[in-house]
Amino acid sequence: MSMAAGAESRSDRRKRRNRQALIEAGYHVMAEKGIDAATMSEIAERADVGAGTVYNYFASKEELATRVMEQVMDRLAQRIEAVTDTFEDPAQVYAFGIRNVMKAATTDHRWRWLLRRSEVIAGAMYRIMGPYAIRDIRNAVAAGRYRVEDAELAWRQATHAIVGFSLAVCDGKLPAEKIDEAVVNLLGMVGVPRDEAWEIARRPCPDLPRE
Amino acid sequence: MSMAAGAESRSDRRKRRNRQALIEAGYHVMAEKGIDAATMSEIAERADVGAGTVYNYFASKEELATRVMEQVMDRLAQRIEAVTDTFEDPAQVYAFGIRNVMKAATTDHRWRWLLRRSEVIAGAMYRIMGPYAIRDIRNAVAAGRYRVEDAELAWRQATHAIVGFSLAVCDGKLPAEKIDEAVVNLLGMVGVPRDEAWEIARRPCPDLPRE
Amino acid sequence: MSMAAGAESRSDRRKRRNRQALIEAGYHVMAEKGIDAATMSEIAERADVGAGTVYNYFASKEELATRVMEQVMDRLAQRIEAVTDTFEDPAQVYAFGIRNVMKAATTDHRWRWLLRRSEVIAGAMYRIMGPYAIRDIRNAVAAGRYRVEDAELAWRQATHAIVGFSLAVCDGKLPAEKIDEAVVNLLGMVGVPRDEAWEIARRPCPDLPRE
Amino acid sequence: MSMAAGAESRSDRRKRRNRQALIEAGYHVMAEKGIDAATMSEIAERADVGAGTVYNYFASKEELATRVMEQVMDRLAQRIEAVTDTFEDPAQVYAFGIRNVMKAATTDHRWRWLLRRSEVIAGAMYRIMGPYAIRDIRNAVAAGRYRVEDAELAWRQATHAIVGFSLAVCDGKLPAEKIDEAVVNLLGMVGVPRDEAWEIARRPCPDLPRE
DNA sequence: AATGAATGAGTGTTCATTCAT
DNA sequence: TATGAATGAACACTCATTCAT
Repeated sequence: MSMAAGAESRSDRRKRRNRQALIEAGYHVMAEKGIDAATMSEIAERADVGAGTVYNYFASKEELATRVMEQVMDRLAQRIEAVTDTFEDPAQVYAFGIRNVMKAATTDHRWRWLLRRSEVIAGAMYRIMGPYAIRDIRNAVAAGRYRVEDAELAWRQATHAIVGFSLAVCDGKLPAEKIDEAVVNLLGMVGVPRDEAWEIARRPCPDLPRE
Repeated sequence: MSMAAGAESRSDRRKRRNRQALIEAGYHVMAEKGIDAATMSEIAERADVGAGTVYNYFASKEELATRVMEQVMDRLAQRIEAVTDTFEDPAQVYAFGIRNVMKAATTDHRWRWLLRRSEVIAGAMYRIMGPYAIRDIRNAVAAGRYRVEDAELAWRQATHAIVGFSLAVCDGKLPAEKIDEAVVNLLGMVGVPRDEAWEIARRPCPDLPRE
Repeated sequence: MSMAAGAESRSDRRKRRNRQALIEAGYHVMAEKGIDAATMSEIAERADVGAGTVYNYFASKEELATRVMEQVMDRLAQRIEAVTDTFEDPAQVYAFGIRNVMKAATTDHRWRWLLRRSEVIAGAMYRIMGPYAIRDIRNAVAAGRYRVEDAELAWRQATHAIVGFSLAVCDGKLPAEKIDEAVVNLLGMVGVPRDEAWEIARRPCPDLPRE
Repeated sequence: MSMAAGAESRSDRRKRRNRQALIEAGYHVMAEKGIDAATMSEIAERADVGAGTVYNYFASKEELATRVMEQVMDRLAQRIEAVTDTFEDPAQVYAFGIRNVMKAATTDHRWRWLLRRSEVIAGAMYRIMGPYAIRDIRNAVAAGRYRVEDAELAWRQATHAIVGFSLAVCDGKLPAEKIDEAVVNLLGMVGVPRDEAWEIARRPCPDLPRE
């Protein structure tokens, strides 16, 4: 059976569909009841595949959780990217990005449970949003607006700080309005002087496109 | 039977001893195999009490884990405090503190497992070291060396960033030498300009007293 | 300290009070959540005594449960006795008694949980109400209205049948109106012909005095 | 792979075997040490399946116990049915049935423990033997030998009375010879006059086939 | 007699993962 | 590759009971 290169056989299509359905189902269930309380069986059922089939696609529940987190991050990253090129000030791009992540995390109730696994979610954030975030930081550095030697280290620390902040807000330990100051603090991490950081943080910020 | 005020009856003594023994045992076992893998039975046995007795002191495994983390934080805080008053520059106190926490977390192998529960350990760090850290930040602000509005928010974000950094080092994703820059980034969060932060981070740093 | 015979010392009084308080507390808690779910500690607390004290009065939870059941039976028996002497027909006394037991069991929601332990409650009913019930049966036999050789055996079987009927009503498997027919069936057990039994069962029946 | 309608695949066979093996094992263990003392693990092991497998077939220990009781009832019912058609007098069929149940319950030591859960065993008896018993009662009514309006209610009460009687015999509170009178009492419940009931109860009664 | 801290036996149940079909 | 039945390890937690005080 010959097949043009790049063509996708029926089986390939089904595989892609299953994989995606599993991630969606995982997202749904995990966001609903938390990663630990989510059972692989319920996820499988929701994705309309047999219980054992999950393991043809993901080596373990942990891996599935990771992929779910990554998808969450990826979608959010795309939505942020979509409106990002409108900025003129390179210092604003990263600032806008982290603000929106915190906004999503503290606003969308589906994050509430996911945040409990801070290690996993911060990790996914680091990997998936990293390329964009680090690029943005470096651009701002190149433009003389940020000062930081190792953008990756800065981003690593930032992701955890972001998750920590979001967690505190979700737990009611911090008012959501502190988001401005949280942004300022994070800008401080990449060498933006306080005054300038406040000025940036206060600039109006376009809405993300609907999901 | 008269008893001087504040006197401690035998039963009170036993209770205090049991509680402390359980925390020690919990620390030992949890650090050795991780919080999840640690079993309450092993902890009870190590503390030399019956399995059910644990629950007279702690409502759940989770609570015990929290108390253990808090003790870890408390001890480290004390050791840091012990050498802290030698500094002349108020900006150095907090810097020294966070550096030492990261140093301990990335050096002492007993932290390796505890760090996996980043939420819990960051929480304990926030609560227990908070009073000192926030005081130090405020002093530095008062002395005109730091600039930050909400020291508590800054500390909240810092704890998570610290745990994230330590985790990355323990996982080999970041070289331990990055600790200087991590400190600099964290100082940026409290408004210390980059150059000054580097200067502070590079100052020699006294060793903590032995545990 | 001399004490007139029959006098009750303070300690005796307290003992009597404690015992009674424990039974009351046991009744309350067991009726509320069921015998199994009731804990000795909660009962002790409600009776305002220490946890260990319960065992100075009752050898085990099972015994306490038995005493509680017996008290329930005893109170009901007293209330029934209080109105029983108004009957002229000896055949009506027992009939009235069993009807009222079933009425109480299916009406008072506090019986719901107790009925689950059918063995225990039927046992208590047999022992405590037995003297009255058997006396009533024998009187009716002597008056030529009932025919049964072994009144105790009949009562033994009746108690279980009564509990079974009540259980079924509480579980919604039987309508409460079947109580008349249940009485008739039980009268058949002691040799009352069907027609006569129906006639007796339908006679108006005085209300029990308030508890 | 074609399969004749109604054919049973290997997997279906295994499922049926497992289910049955579990009920047998449950019967064995529960009868041996009582329902409460029986552990699911022991039952699973005896049935030669993994511990978790039990829960693929029964939702809980309680449900398994119920099924076990039902099987006990079912087998006994079959054995009774097997010899039941020899009777000429319709009034004798039910009488013979209840007598044999009590005989089995008080004779076969395996009932001893099961009887402790009177609610469960009476329930199973009601459900499983009900169809036969109620049919027999109705036949006798139709033949003018019994008089009772609601055969189901009568059977409900009878099952509990039967269990109560058996329990008392097993506990030595009642001599086994009382079985005749117990039958008479139960016949009274369905409107059989005392003399006639005694006559029926005393007729010789064929042995059940071996199990 | 009262207390209440200590005890520790005791187990049903879950569910991620495997594997025969 | 899909399936879903089978697996079995794994354990926190409860609470009736005891006993030193």
